[in-house]
Amino acid sequence: MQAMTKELVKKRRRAAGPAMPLSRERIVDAALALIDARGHEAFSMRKLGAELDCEAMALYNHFANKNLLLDAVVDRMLKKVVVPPRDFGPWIERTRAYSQSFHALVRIHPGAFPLFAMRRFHEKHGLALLDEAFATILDEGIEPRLAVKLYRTLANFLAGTGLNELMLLTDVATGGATRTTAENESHPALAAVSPYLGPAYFDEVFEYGLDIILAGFEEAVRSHRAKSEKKTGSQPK
Amino acid sequence: MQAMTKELVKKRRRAAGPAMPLSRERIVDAALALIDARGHEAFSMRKLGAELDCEAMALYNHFANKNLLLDAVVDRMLKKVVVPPRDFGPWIERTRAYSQSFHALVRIHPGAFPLFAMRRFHEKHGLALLDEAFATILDEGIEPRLAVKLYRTLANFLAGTGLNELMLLTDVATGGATRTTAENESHPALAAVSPYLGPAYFDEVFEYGLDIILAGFEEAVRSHRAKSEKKTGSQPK
DNA sequence: AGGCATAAATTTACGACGTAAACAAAATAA
DNA sequence: TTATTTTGTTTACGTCGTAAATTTATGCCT
Repeated sequence: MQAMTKELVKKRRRAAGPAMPLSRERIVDAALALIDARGHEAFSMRKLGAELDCEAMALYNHFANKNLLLDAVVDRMLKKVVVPPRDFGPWIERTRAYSQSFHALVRIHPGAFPLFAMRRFHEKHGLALLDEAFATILDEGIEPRLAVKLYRTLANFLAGTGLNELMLLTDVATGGATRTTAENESHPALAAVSPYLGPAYFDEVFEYGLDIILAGFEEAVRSHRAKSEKKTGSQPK
Repeated sequence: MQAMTKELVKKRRRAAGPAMPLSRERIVDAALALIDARGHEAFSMRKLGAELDCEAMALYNHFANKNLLLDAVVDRMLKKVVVPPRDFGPWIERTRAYSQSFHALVRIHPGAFPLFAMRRFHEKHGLALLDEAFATILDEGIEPRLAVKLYRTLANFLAGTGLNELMLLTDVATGGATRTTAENESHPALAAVSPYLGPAYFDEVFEYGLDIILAGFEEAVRSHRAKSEKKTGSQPK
């Protein structure tokens, strides 16, 4: 009887939740949910353990450390970004499509999106996305060196825009939107412009910026092709 | 004599450094230096205290908490960004100039630059910079709503580019540049392009992206003016 | 000069963090 | 079965931000 009691006590180690066995997938999903719910600053291995009904240290059987877990969370988000196939339409429209797909992450995962500023894309889906994005450009016959300039302009705009929207959102949440009269008087341009900084204009701002950059893409191929023709004497396709 | 000994012992509390009295300025300068030297992740109030030969808690007489101190560090960096006066040249060139001035921060303060992704510009120099940047656009007769779209496109590109350069740098530092053959085979586009991702091309990439966005600025005013003329029948200046 | 409010710095303490190390239990292979 | 590997827990260490209480220094008023 003593033995039995002890056994029950020990067995109580695991008692809740349907999918008991810990796995990388289950951990990453829970981490993403937790980060979205409470923000990446409040995230900790201990809290994630509590969410999964295990001790924090159990997570270290699946991820060597917290940063690698965060990398997996980043990659989990990137899995949702879709690069349309070639028959979707012109390359510019395919580029626009995956840009919008990426930008959608900031609305789906507002808490976790800032991880893009702290961790890199060096896991499966991140690398695949990068490869597809570059392929979309290279397939137009653009040289790698120019492709880098184009892609990074776009990618940096996308990352910056996501982060900025989240910052403006917390501005609104913390009452930063209601500016002091004194602030308005000393910063007239900022005051004139502030009505349009709110979330209501986020989509408009994003699409406008994307248009600017994609116009740059088109102009780039135009002059790039012009140069190639001059050299080879061939016709544009 | 006992009293004197005790006094000396107590007085030893402060003994080093030339500018002994703590001040917001001295604290912020030391914090910026420390963050640049060791990275913002390694930064702590205790280490900053050690650097300034005081206890961590002494800093709380000048900053209510760590985040407000980081805000001040951000503002300290922004103080260095210069917006040229109107007689510097055309508004596009003035915009280019402050963009380059901002981008220079990523080289001057590689450790502290990522703070721009975590803290906002709501202190003195940050607000002043925002105001001047918007004024540069508004002074061309552009409406506030369009000005927001233009400025945020530029600002988000600038923030994203800085962060991305730093990430690529740590990639190089941690040997991420030397890609596996397997990785190259499964990601051919990425492999083709990777020679141009290194720091040697940072300036070229940045200037190219800036050109794209400033071309968008010029195109925006062109069509904006065209609309205004149609409405008012007036001539362009 | 002496006393007194105010400001500046220290000390101590609390709860949370990431994670190393040692251990126990469970699943799997032999 | 027993041996091995995997998975989880426990305990512990050093670090973090910062609240509270305390001591020390500074400037002001007679």
